[in-house]
Amino acid sequence: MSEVTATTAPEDDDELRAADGRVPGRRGRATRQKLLEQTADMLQTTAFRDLKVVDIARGAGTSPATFYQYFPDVEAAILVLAEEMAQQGMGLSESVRARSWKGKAAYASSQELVAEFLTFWETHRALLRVVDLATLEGDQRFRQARTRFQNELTVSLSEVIESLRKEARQPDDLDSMATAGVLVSMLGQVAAHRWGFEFWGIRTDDTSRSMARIIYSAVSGQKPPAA
Amino acid sequence: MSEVTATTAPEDDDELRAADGRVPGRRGRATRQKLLEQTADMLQTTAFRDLKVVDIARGAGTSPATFYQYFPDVEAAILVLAEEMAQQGMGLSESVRARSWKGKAAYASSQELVAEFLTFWETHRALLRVVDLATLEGDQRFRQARTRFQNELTVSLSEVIESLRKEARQPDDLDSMATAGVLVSMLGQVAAHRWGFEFWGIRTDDTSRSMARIIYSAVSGQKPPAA
DNA sequence: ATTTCGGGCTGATGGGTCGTCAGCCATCGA
DNA sequence: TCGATGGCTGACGACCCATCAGCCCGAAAT
Repeated sequence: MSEVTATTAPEDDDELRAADGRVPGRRGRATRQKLLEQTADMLQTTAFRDLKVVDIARGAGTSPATFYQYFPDVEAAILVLAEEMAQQGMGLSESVRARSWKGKAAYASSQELVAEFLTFWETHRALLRVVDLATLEGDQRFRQARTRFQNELTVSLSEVIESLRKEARQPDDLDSMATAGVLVSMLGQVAAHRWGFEFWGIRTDDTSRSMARIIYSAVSGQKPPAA
Repeated sequence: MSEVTATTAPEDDDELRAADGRVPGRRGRATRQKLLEQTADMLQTTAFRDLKVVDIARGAGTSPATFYQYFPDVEAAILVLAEEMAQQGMGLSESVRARSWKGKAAYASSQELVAEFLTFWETHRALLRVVDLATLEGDQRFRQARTRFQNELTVSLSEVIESLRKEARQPDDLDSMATAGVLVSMLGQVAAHRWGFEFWGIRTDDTSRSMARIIYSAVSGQKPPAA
């Protein structure tokens, strides 16, 4: 009858919880981790929509019911992986802030930004594809994660644009966030469809160079280098 | 709209066929059309993944089994709609070719291209979202339709770039298809996430202007107008 | 060492969707 | 009027999802 005792008071509500409200112990957290890893592995080879809970659970050496104890659905598990990745993605923004965008150095910085972005995308391509997908499908959880990551980069780029506003002689009413957002969108879309480009005989090198020139122009307001 | 006397043998193999190999008559084609319209209607209000065959069939005043007589699956029906839309999309390429890209006129042309593209996207947003989605999911049929449409625009833009190569003083080895592809990607991605931008307080006007300037710079090689 | 107890796990199951097929209905030419 | 062929559908088997009652197990308590 007496359900509430002093020992069961949920004082820490940000604590990790299982589906039934229990606080997982060591063993449980290990299982949860194994499920996450298995999900990440399968994502490398299996299309998002073909990911079956039963397969993930089986691959992790457990049963579907166990999966549901730690995640409400497959997307929730992927979301955890996405948040981890987004954390790493912050490094791109820091990189943008650390570089020099004065004078000629800006072109090199543009090139490096493109290269870093494409590398990051390639490293996490499976996850990023799912994030884009779920966002397009209207999933708010993923939209938020995606936005948080992209916005970080957008803000740092817009700060660069803002700091060069005078040198670039841009109109006072030009919105630096808009420009930065457009550039980040460009990077994201091209990275996502990189192989589509190559299918049409367009080399990644050429694509990268085009983007670097575009970024350089948009940021510095200067004509890109002739060679 | 050419009427072939329907009594003859199936000599034309590109003729429309039902699932069982029959050649649909008047009544059948009307039903097929009704199913297509119903699909288009539902797409306006229902997420792609939530489109049930039974709902489409019911809405068209028929049964699921009938739907399968004319389309192997929901995606096939949407694909038909997408091809129709892609046909309309060719107008964008023609528009690009028709405009003047010499001197100052190029900036106005850039602005108009952006406006036209965004308008087109808004008009067909439900369909285009599904096309993007299915392509991301790896559906080859949709990838092809998407590519055909985008590539048309890319080629026309690359021709413009090519024709201005000397005036723009661009490096000889700069790939105009790569640049054009990047620009089209940018347009597509921004159009798709337009409302995401607005959520962050970025006005569509500002976004459009940023894109117009970027396109102008990339095409003409000139600094965009100060005002 | 034994008991106890709660976290951890799963087999079995009900609900739901999908695509198909055998067979009924409608239309039209003869 | 009467086939004959195109058009349509009810019913069905196969499959996947998510859940829950109940068993297992290890560690703390005695």
